[in-house]
Amino acid sequence: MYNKENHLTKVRDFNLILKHGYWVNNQFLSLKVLELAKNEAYFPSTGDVDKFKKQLKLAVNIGLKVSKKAVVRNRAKRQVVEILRELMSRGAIQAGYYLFFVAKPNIKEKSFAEISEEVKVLLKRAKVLSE
RNA sequence: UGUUUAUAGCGGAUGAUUGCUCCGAGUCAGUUCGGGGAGGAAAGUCCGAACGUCCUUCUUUGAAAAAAGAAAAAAAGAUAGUGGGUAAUCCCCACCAGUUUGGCGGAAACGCCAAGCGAGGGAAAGCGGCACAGAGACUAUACUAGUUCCGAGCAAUUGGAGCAAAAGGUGAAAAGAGUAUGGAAGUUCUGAUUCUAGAAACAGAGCUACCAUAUACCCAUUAUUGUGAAAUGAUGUGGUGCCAAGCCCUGUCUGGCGCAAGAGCAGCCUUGAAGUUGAGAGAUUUCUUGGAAAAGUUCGCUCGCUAAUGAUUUUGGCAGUAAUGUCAAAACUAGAUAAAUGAUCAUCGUGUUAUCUGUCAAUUGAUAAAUAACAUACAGAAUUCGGCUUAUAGCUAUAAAUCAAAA
RNA sequence: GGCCCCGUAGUUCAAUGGAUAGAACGAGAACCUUCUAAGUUUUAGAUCUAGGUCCGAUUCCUAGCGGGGUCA
Repeated sequence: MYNKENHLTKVRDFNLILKHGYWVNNQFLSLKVLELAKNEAYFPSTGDVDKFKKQLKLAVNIGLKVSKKAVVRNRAKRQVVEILRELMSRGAIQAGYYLFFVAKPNIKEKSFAEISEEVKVLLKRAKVLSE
């Protein structure tokens, strides 16, 4: 897993991205992006605004529709998270974004290499990837 | 040797690169070092407990607030052969009644042996139900055939009131209920005889209410054996359909809610009827406004929480048929929170199939090595334990059944 | 994670333990029509699954499977 600082955990933040973010879709993954610099109007009243702008928070959602077995869901999630962690450790993802990945049911048949390609395509389309 | 079933156990290993989390130690914030890190079902949430909290009643202490301890009745729910185990249970162990299958004996009822099942109190407290069929399904009953009495009719025949459940037939079940021997009112059939010609008595055969004797079941009383459920006997002017996983009765058990329980910390917003307090206005009880407290709402963090000393784990001894108990020694064993315990790759192991080679038997089978392909299960802790249930590739052990091949 | 509720034709619902499990809408086929619609006739159910109680189970009991709700 990546660091705890980059977890998207609070209900407030989820509401923020779900209301004001936009979708990027592909075959077996979807991505919702919120560019923080363009949405200052909706920030919480307390806290430092500049510091808030430089955050990078991620979340991955594998719903019950993907599979009823916890083992299958956990494995898919670990694979996605591992790809993101590798990209972040190289500094390939720009700061200042909230990212929210949602899996579709056919992800369980895909290999690690296929998922890796899919994630990169999505990030490129969202213009978050800095390479 | 194989196959199937049941029970018990195991249920991948090593390395490389790169990560997450908890604990400890340093450093003084960049991180570094050391150690720990999923299961037999972690699952389903079907039961039971620990633990927490709330409520009712009572007792004690106390000025009070409160604290500590204990628990009844009603209702509702659960449970049900006996004995034992346990913290407790709808769990576990042993046994009993009953029952299924197979074998043996017997004319049959039934008895014996082996294996399996075994939610099994009360139907002589009451209510309710028993479709269809059938005369009748619990206040027994009369369709056919039979028979007695009173009638109608010339007669054939027919109306009413009884008797009779032994025959026919129905049904899952027919008035507790078989079997053997003997008798038997009655009834059916056959035979020949008699006469008033459709009846009588006679003979034989069949069925049978009922009676006697013997035997098996149930019930009541009673004797012996067993801790007990029960078993084996004796006695009797004894004989009551089935269903309580229908209501119900009887005995026993259970107060409710569940770690999202519960405790604490800090903040945002709203309300402000009545009461309290400050200020102001009016002027003696009205209005305006602020605060505290309270109520509601929303969003977080910490504790509970797991490094633990226990219904703990492992090994061994002893007691017990067993479940289990007890003694001794050693060990301390995950703790996350949109939720860690991983990701990628390589090599090996295990199983199946195929190919090739060697050996033994000589169609073909067994075995050993090599190569290739495929497979390598079910499944992821969330307060903690004890059970139950369900899922599970492959391997090992034990037991039983079974067929095939060889000797 | 805890606690509740519900499963009957394709869909929405019935059925007191007792025929062959019904109704409406829908679907298929045929008739009617020049064709379509409407109309008429007709066809098709593993009562979620598996055990048990009972002479007999959609109904009663037990276990599983699936679906839904709710609690800070």
